[in-house]
Amino acid sequence: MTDLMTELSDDDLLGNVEDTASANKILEGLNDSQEQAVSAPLSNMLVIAGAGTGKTRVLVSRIAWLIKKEQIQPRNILAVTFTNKAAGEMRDRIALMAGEIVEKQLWASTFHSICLRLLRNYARYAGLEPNFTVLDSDSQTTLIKRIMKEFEFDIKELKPSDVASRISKLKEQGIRAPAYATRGKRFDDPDYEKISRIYTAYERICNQENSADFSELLLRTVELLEVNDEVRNLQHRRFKEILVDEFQDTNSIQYRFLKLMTAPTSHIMVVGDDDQSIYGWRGADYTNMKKFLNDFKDVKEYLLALNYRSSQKILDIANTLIAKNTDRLMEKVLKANNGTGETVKILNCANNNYEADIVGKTIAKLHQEEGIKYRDIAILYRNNYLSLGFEQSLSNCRIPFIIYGGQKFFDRAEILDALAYLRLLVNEDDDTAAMRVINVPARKIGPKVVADLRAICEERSCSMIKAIKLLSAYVQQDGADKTLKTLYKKVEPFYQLINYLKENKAQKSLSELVDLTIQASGLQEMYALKDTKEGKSGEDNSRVSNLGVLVSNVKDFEIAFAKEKEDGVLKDENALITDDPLLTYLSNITLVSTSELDEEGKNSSENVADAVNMMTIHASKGLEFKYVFLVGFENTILPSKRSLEFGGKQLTEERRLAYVGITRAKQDLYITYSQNRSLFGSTNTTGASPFLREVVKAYNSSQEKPYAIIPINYQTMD
DNA sequence: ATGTTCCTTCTTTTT
DNA sequence: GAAGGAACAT
Repeated sequence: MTDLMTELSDDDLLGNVEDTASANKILEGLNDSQEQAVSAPLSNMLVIAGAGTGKTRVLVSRIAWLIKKEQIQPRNILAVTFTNKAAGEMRDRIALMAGEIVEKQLWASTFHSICLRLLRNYARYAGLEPNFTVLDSDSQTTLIKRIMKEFEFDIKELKPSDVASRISKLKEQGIRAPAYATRGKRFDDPDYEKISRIYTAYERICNQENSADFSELLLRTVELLEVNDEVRNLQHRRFKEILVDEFQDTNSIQYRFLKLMTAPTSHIMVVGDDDQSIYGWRGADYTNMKKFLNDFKDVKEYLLALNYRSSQKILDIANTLIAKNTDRLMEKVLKANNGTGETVKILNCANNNYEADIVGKTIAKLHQEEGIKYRDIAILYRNNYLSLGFEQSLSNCRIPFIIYGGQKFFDRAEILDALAYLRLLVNEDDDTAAMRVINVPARKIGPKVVADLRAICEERSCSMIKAIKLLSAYVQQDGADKTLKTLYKKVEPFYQLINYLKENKAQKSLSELVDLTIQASGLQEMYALKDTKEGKSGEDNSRVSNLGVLVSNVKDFEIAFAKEKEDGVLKDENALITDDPLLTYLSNITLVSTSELDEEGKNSSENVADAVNMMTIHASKGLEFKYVFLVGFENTILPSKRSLEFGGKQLTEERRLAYVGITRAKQDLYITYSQNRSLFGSTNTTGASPFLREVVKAYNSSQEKPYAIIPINYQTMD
């Protein structure tokens, strides 16, 4: 492990000297409670920060403070976030405040990419080969489907995607297949037997294929840190100050990870807001905030409640709404620093067509008459599919817009096909990838041939590519079995394609290789044919142009990768020990949310186009906009149908989600709902969200209401 | 083995 | 209103 030691040893690139002047500058413009948190003496800290109270600012300023005032080396700091968006924003702001050198030296990224980085470093200690591939959720489900078919389980009765999320949940609780097999009965689950068998097989196959899914990255890192004192101590020696953003969203395995990473002599500062916990469905547990107080030594508490974002009327509604939640850790009433502001407009629309229409027209008016920039406007919704009507309406009004999330670029079939080929080039044991593309485009390899090939895999306990390799050697011998000879003939073209690409991998640049893969595999041709058949002409969103976008995305990455290698400092996301750009690229894109790409394949942060922002409320967390249209604020949508059925915890999370949506608005908030909504062909009566009724009821007898209800093509209001 | 057509199913939220 | 699956024909 000596090479690891040198990699992690101290280097004094920065020779820091305490700089009182610039340390004081950090505190400029902070209010008292912010300043207290930023300039607090070294200690474990819990910062409870309401929406819009300058949470990120405090976090970033604290990092700058640690470096300037406490003389902590940037490389001894670890900043953890939940989403890539948050990580990116934090890095940008650190670079701005403390300089690019600092930004490059400290680790600021998501739980998943930190764990990926550690695992690449210590792969062998964690039972992985260093070139392991990260399984995206699509591949995960496909693999589970494959297992279920082998067991002859009914995939209608028990859906593979359900099983996938169940297994992920188990991993997030730290429960491995053997543990589940023995303890599972207690979970009182009718599908227990099946899940247990699938889980066991799934674990075995992932190990064979040298791949890890998302939750595996966390679990395996935690297990490694628990078992391996040396690796853990290395982390302890390195990370003196750990900072965690959006702490309310941590799940149990992430919490364990933080505990393991924090040395007794190190400090950890967590920042969060229990009222903004909206990932409970994914195992997030905001009571970790309470637990934190007990589990860590001498935790100092700080509270930020002065809101810099929204006007008071918006906050009044937000406060009134969230006050209805009974399971809050702490009652916070946000106070505005920005004055009373405009009345919140609640638009009661007859149906979703009127709703989409009025939103489009209102935005057009704001832009034309008041000169509001499109980019200062956001449309937020509960579910991705709600965006459709607004897309049409905005197009009709000739309003430019960007949709974040939605149909994900890297989830498209054509992209996944191309990536499967590429995965095989770095990890030939990745049978999930092989299964996907062995007959794509069609190579006359049907279920029969695949079954025969897999039989060999079973017998030799090896991967498909390796099995073909064995075959190719075998059939050269005299008197080779005839059926095996014909089997080889069938798979030979595929095998030679992979070999051909592998040969080129060493010689060609990454983007050339990707281009070659798309061409030589025949994917390009196949999708071109499909496009023309479906009448999709060249430009607009055709599959072929998506493949082109992939190549240009790879080109961008290639340039960045080369530059960072030259700089000698690898930036966080790319910071893998490997020299293989393809492996690095593949790992990155599975972890980096695809919504960060627009249709040109560029990072949207570079996109300066003036356009209305459209996204889910979940995606909007941490962001703010001058004008917010919170649409589809309806019964069975927000709160969702499901949460209404389950009630309790699910309902309070929906209320928090509504709260997050409302508190995104700085200046003007429009809440819209429809009485009737047509969806998937049929029309349903929805009407105002019960959350809205709560708020209206609370102001029933009040003279001055912070809102006005405006009927849109509808006579009565209820 | 492949391509067609018809059918069902499914619609949270994300790493 | 799309995407995946089953059933069928070639």
